[in-house]
Amino acid sequence: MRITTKSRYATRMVLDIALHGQKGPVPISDIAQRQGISEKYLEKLINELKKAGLITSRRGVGGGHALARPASRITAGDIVRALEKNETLAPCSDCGECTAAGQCMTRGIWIEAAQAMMDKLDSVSIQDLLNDARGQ
Amino acid sequence: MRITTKSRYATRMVLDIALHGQKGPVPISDIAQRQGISEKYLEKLINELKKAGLITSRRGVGGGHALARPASRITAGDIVRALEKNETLAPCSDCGECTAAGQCMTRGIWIEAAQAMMDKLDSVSIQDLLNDARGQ
DNA sequence: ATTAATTCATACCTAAACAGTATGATTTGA
DNA sequence: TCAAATCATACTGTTTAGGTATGAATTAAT
Repeated sequence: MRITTKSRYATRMVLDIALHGQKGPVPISDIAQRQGISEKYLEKLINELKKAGLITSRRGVGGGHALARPASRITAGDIVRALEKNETLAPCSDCGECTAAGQCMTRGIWIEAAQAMMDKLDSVSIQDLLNDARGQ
Repeated sequence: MRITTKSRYATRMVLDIALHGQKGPVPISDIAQRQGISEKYLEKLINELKKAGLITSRRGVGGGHALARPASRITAGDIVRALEKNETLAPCSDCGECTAAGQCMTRGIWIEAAQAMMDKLDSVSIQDLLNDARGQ
């Protein structure tokens, strides 16, 4: 169960697209420059966001990336789920192998802890972050 | 921000000690056998629990490990804090270096997410796990 | 049609951390 | 003295995060 810079970079990227995408798709190079993150690395991350259906892209000159749905309908939780492997978020998937010696006696709390975290992340949309940003 | 097998192993270990420690300190070898985890690895983990003041030990024949305080006053959160590096639980420590380009615009949510997780873990004591175990 | 801007695809690299092992010194009760 | 145990230190293998490199495919503008 973990959240790494992948999720954090990706969230900043999505927020950047939300902020600068009014006049058309936003190229990776712009995001990389504004955010100070490697262009190639962002390409890799955005690929995961595309697979998860959060971002749409257009190739060629004038191309770039855009949100696949309104900022109010993309949550931080969506982004985390897209970037982090499931395994790392749920330590044990009820495999039935660990009935002995209390191995599963503690299992519930890790699932509950992960759930508490995801609930919090699902309660925050990109629109909320936009509002925060503009409110400052 | 992460929780690894270290925390999960350590929690099982503490629970094992709580369950089997009524008649004196519990040796690592017993725990390792019951839990099916490497003896030497558990030694390493318990060292962290000792440093955190959760466990006390006695050397020599008849020695072993015991809870440093009642099971009701040791939480899963205590164990996690003892085992995982702080850095991995709090992604950014308000260093003041990242004022530009929305780097900090998203910071709050990671701190809140980590807090939600730790709140949940702090709400569960070893005694609670013991009760669950005996209730089954 | 060519060019330049862009995404898309693949493969590779490095450092750090997890997870585990090995060896042996030290303490202590019987 | 012996054996059971913790304590200390160092080493190893594997995975992953984080990042780089190269180049192909697509597209708008000239």
